[in-house]
Amino acid sequence: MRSRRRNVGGDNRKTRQEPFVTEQVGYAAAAARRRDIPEASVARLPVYLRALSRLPETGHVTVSSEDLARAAGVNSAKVRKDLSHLGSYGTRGVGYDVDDLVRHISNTLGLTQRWSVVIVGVGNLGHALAGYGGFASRGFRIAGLVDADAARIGERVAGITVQSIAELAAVVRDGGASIGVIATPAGAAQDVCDQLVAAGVTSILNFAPAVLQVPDGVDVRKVDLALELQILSFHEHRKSGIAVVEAEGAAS
Amino acid sequence: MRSRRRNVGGDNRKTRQEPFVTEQVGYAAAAARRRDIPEASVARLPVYLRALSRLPETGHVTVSSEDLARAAGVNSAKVRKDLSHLGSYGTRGVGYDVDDLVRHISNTLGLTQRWSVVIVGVGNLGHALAGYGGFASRGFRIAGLVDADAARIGERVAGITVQSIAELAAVVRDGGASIGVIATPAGAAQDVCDQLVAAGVTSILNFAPAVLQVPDGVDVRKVDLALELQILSFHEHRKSGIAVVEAEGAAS
DNA sequence: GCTTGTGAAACCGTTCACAGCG
DNA sequence: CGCTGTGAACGGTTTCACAAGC
Repeated sequence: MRSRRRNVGGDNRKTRQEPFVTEQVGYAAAAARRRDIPEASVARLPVYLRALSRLPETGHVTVSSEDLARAAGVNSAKVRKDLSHLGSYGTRGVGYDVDDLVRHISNTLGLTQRWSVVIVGVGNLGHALAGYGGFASRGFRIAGLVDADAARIGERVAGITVQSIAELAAVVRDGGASIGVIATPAGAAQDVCDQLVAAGVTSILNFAPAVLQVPDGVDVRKVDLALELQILSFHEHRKSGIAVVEAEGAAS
Repeated sequence: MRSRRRNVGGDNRKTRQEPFVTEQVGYAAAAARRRDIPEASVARLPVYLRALSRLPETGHVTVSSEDLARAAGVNSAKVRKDLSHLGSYGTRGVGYDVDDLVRHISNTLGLTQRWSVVIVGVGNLGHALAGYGGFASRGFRIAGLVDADAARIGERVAGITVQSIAELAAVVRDGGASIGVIATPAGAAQDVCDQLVAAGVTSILNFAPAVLQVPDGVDVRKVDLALELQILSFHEHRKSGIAVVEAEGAAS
C-alpha cells in the first residue's frame, strides 16, 4: 500500500454512471468521479449546503444557480462550475432539486458518515470548540478531550471528561478518531501533531500559530486568528493610505 | 517600474481612483507602492513575521529566503517574490536583515499603529477571543465587548465589562474601533454586521456561519469551524475512497 | 562563491458567453 | 423560453531559471 497520493491527474475518465448512485457498490465509481474536484470548489460546497438547508423552509423544491449563488455570496457561473464537478444533477430550464443537491453534496463531502474528532488542549479555545454546536449538528462526534495540564484532567467540559495527553493514542484508537484539533499553545503544536499522526490521525485542524510538518497523506488546515487580524490591519492601513493619497490629489 | 492594473484582489471595495503612479517621497509614495501587493502575498506576510520573530533568539542577524521559507512552510521563490513587493530590501549573496525585514513587513501590514477591535457576542467563542493572548501581543486593543443578552451585561471578561449591544455605536466611537469581530449566532450576524458598518467599522472578522452583505469599502474575512471540518471530511472520505479503489484494483 | 530579484512559463481558478436541452 | 453545462478567454499565483550584484 503506497501512501503517497496527492494531486492525481485526471487520467482515467470512468464511465458516466447512472444518476441514482447513493451508497451502493457504486462506491468505487463514486470515489473515482470525486477524485479531481478542485480544492476551491470543495471549500465552497459546505457553503452551498448551508444555504440549501434554509431553502425547504421557504417552500422551494428546486433552486437555480442564480438563487443559490445569491444565498452563498458567489456568482452563478461559479455555482454551476462547482456543481458540475459532482456530475450533472441539474435540469435545464428548471434548476437543481434541493433535496437531490443536498444529498449529492453531503455524499461528496463524506458527511454521510460520522467522523470522530479528538481535541487537544482545553484552554479558552478548546472549551469554546468543545461547546460549539456546529460540531455535533454537522455530524462530527467528539471522541475525546485531552490536555497536558495535570490540573485539568478529570474536569468535565461539554459533558466530556478531560483526559491526559498520555492517553491520546488510546483515545484516538477507542474513539475511532481520524481528525485531530490542535488548540494548544504554539510551542506544543508540533509535538502534539506528531503524536496525533503517530496515533493514526490523518487530518488536522490547527488553531495554534505554528507551521506544522506532517508526512504525506496527512491533511492540515489552519485557523489563525492573529493572521486574520493582521490581514484586516493591512486593508485598514491601505484604506487610510488611499485616503491620504486622495486628499493630496485633491489639494494639488 | 512596471505599472500594474489597479485590480486589488479583495472581494468588496470600490475606491475608483486612477492608477496615478507617484514616485514621490513619503507617505503617499509608500501608500502607492503598497497599493498592489497581491492578496496571496499579504496573507503570507504575517507568517513570515512570526517566523522572523523567533530568529534573533538564535543569534541570526540575517536570513536567507531559503531559511525563511523553511520556517514559514513555503518555498524560497515565493518568499522572494513576496518580499520583492515591499521593495528591494535584501542583499544579494547575504540575505535579508532580520530587524529590517520585521520593520518593513510591520509597516506594510500597518502594525505600527494600534488598531482597536470591538467584539460582538460573548458566548463561548467570544470569551475565548477576549482571552486570546494573540490579540494584545500583536498590537490589537479590545475597545469593547458587547452582547445582546441582558443577563451578560455587566459581566467582566478578560478585565473588560460587557456592554449592551445598544451601546455598540458609542463603544466604536469612544474606542476608535475600526475592526469588528462577530461571534454571535448565525441568525444575528447580518444585523450585527449592519450595525457595525453603521457605526463606522470598515473591517469585519466573522465567526458566525453566515454570508454577510456589506457595502463597498468594507472588508470581511470569515472563519468558519464547521466549514473547515467539512473540508477535512472530504479529504478523509477521498482517502478512504482511494483505499477502496486500490484494494479493488489489487483484487481484480 | 552565494543569494536576491525578476522575466517567462506553467498552473489554477474565475468569468464569459453560448450551445444544448428540458 | 429559461437554465444548465462547458469550452474558451482571462487574470491571478506559483514555479522555474537565470542575470544581477554583493
